[in-house]
Amino acid sequence: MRIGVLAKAAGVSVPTIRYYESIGLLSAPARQGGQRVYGSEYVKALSLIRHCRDLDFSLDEISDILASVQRRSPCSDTKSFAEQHLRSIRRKIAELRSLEATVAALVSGCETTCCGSAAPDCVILQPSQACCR
Amino acid sequence: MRIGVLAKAAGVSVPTIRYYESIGLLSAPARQGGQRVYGSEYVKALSLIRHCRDLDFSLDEISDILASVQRRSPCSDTKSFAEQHLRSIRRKIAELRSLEATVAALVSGCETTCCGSAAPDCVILQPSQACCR
DNA sequence: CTACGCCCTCAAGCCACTTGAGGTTCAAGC
DNA sequence: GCTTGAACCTCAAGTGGCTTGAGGGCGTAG
Repeated sequence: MRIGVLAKAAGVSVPTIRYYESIGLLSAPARQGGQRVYGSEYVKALSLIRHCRDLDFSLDEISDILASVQRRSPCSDTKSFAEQHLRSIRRKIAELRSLEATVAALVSGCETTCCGSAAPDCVILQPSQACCR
Repeated sequence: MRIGVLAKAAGVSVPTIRYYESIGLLSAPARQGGQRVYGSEYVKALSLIRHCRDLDFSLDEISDILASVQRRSPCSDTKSFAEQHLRSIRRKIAELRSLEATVAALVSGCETTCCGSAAPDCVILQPSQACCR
């Protein structure tokens, strides 16, 4: 099949497939008249990549996952990739929740104390608040 | 003051200051012998930028915020920037929470059904699950 | 006058693509 | 056989918010 057909079958864009090939994530297929021709195994491989991207794994992580799939590593390896990923998702959620609390506090601080002052004096923009990255 | 002093005073790196100048976020200061010389007003401006970055505003948003500060717009404008930002933070949290639930479900699915099979057959990697961006 | 620290510019790298320019191949219809 | 149009090709640049590095200039203290 040609690249456009593969793209639809796996649910990714054509340039993305070429990009994955260029970085070595997807192997280079055969060519006919300069055009890429894919076998059905590519649908599987690319669908797996897309599935992992849907789960927000990075391409580096996906590269490791693909290697473990090809090695037919035990499933526990896959699980540990997922667990590590889950921890990083939870870390991000915690960071965002803390940010949410900070911003929400500033907004309500503005409502109660600013009383329509000018922007330069708004409590939201005062750097004195404790916010360290 | 020179760029290194400003950087310490405002808590940002020297290249970051030059970067902000290059994209027009910070105005170009006077020069002496080719070197940038800053007045104390730059500490204020840069600290404000840093404060907004700490709150995870984008540089585009910060540019709008700085404009409203210079215009001495009413504080309600600032608040509406913050509220919009808060909504986008909450949207991201919701996305991450849904992702967290998906990945957590896959991990426990693996624990209960995979029983140590090989990676290609692990439930975590099966694209059949409903996961659409 | 030398050594050192700070400053300068410009370019490239990060991530995961997308977009665009400019050209080639393929399949269908006449 | 010829034309048209879609799909394909490569290569380069853009996105965001910086960081890192190369290769050099300036200022001052000893």
